[in-house]
Amino acid sequence: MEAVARPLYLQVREALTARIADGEWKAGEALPSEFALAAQMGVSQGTVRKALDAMAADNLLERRQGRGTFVPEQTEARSLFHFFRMQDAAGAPVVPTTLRHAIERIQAPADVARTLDTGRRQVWRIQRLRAVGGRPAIIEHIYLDPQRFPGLGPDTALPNALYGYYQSAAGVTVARAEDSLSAVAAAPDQAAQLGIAPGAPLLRAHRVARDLRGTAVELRQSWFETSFQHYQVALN
Amino acid sequence: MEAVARPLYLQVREALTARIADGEWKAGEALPSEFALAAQMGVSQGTVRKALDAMAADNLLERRQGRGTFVPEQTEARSLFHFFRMQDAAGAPVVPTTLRHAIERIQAPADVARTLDTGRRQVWRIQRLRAVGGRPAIIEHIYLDPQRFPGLGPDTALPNALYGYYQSAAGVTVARAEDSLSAVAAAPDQAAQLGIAPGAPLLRAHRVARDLRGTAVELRQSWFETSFQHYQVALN
DNA sequence: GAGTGGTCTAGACCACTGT
DNA sequence: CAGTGGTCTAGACCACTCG
Repeated sequence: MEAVARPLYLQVREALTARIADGEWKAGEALPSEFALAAQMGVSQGTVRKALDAMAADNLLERRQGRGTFVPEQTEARSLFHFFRMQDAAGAPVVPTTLRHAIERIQAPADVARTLDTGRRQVWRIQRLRAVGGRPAIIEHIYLDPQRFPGLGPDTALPNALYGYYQSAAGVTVARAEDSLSAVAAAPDQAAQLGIAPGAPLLRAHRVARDLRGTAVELRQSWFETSFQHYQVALN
Repeated sequence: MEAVARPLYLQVREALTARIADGEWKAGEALPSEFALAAQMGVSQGTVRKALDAMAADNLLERRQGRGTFVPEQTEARSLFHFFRMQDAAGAPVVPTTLRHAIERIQAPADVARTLDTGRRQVWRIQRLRAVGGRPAIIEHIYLDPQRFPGLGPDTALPNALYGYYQSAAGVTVARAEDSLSAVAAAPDQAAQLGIAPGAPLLRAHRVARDLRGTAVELRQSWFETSFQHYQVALN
C-alpha cells in the first residue's frame, strides 16, 4: 500500500522543517535563496515560495524583503508576543519579571510523565513567582525532561523568557503551544505568595508546548492573579 | 498626496469583502469562478486566486474543489468551532444548551455604548443561562444595537447559536471576535443560578465581536463554571 | 464531459537591502 | 550594483463534482 502522493510544496515544507529541526540552519541564520533551494530540491522556485510562505505564516520562518529568509530567534519580545497573552486594562501587553525561582528534580506526576513521555525517569520542575508592575501576580510550575535539557541544574541562572533559553542552551525550539484555561480558588500557600486572600479566584493555565516536530517539550501550569491583567484571545 | 498603491491582490480582497458585506452574495451562495472574477476586475486569475486563498485562510470564504467558492453560513457547528472554545476534560468540544433567557431594552452601560457606538440610545440586553450536559454552567449577558437588529424584541425566539440568527435575521455576519479572560468570584445571584457556592471561582470572558467591516456588533460577557470544562487556546 | 478549484511551472518586473 | 523576496501574469495539467 502506497500513501497518496502529497503536494510537492508540502513535501518541500516538511523537508525544510526537518532540516531546521536538525540544526542545519541555526536561529538567526538565513536559508539559501528561493532559487538555490529550488535547484537543490529539483522543484520550481514558485513551489519553494509556496512552502516558505506557508511556514512564515505559521511563524516557523521570517521573510525580509531584500535580505533573505531567516530562522526566527526566540527573543524575549518574540516569546512575549507569540506565547504570552496577558494585557493590562488598557490593552497594553504586560511584561512580567521574575521575583524568585527554584529548580528541583522530582518524581514526575502521572500526567507529566505521560505528556513528556519520560517513563519512570525523574523530571525537572521549575517553580517561579513572577511580578507585573512590581506586584506578585503569576505562579508557574514548569516541567522538563532532563534528557532534553542536560545542561539544566538546581543552580542554573534562568533568563526572564525561558523559550529563548531552551533554544540557545538545549537547541529546543518551541514552535507552538496549547493552553487550557480554568478558574480556581487560590490555595493558602499561593495566596500567601501573591499577597491575596485564600480562596480568591485565579486564572489557571495548563500548557503543553511542542517543538518543530510536534513533540511535547514542556508542560507548564500557571496561576494568574487577574484583577489588573487579562488573558487576551483573538478568534476568527 | 496619493496613498501608496497597495498590492493588487489586497485591493481585490477588499473589493470582494465589501461586495460580500453589501449582500451581493448571501450566506451559502457561490461567488463567480476565478476566471470570471478576473475578467470582471481586469486582473489575472492568479491574482484573484491569491485574494481568495487569503480570505479562505481567514474564514471569510470556503473553497470546495470542483464546486466553487462559497460565502460561509454560520451554522451551529461552524459557530461552535470558530467562536466557542470550551472543551471537556477529555478534550472533546462542549455543546451548550439554553435553559432560559430574557431580552430587555436597557440604558447602555458606558462601556457598551462606547464599544457599540450607540450614543444615548437604549440597547438590547439578552441574558441567558446555559447548560453543559444538563448542568447549569454558563451565564451570558449579550448587548446589541437595536438599529442593527430591528427584528429583535422581548419575545423573540432565539436559537442555540446566536451568530446564525444574526446572519439570517439581521444580515449581520460575525467575522471575528476578541475575548478577554479573567477569573472572578461568583456573585450570590450567579451562584444561585449555577448551583454553586457564592464566591466560587468563575472564568469570565469579555467579548467584542465584529462584522466583515470590522465594526463592533456584539458585546458579550460570559461566566463559565470550569470544574468540568476548559477554555482551549492554540498558540503558535 | 464541462466546469470548478488545486498544483506546478516559467518568466517578467518591482521594492528593498547591503556593499 | 547585485542579490533578495514581493507581485503579477500566463499557461498546463490534475482532482473533484455534478449533470
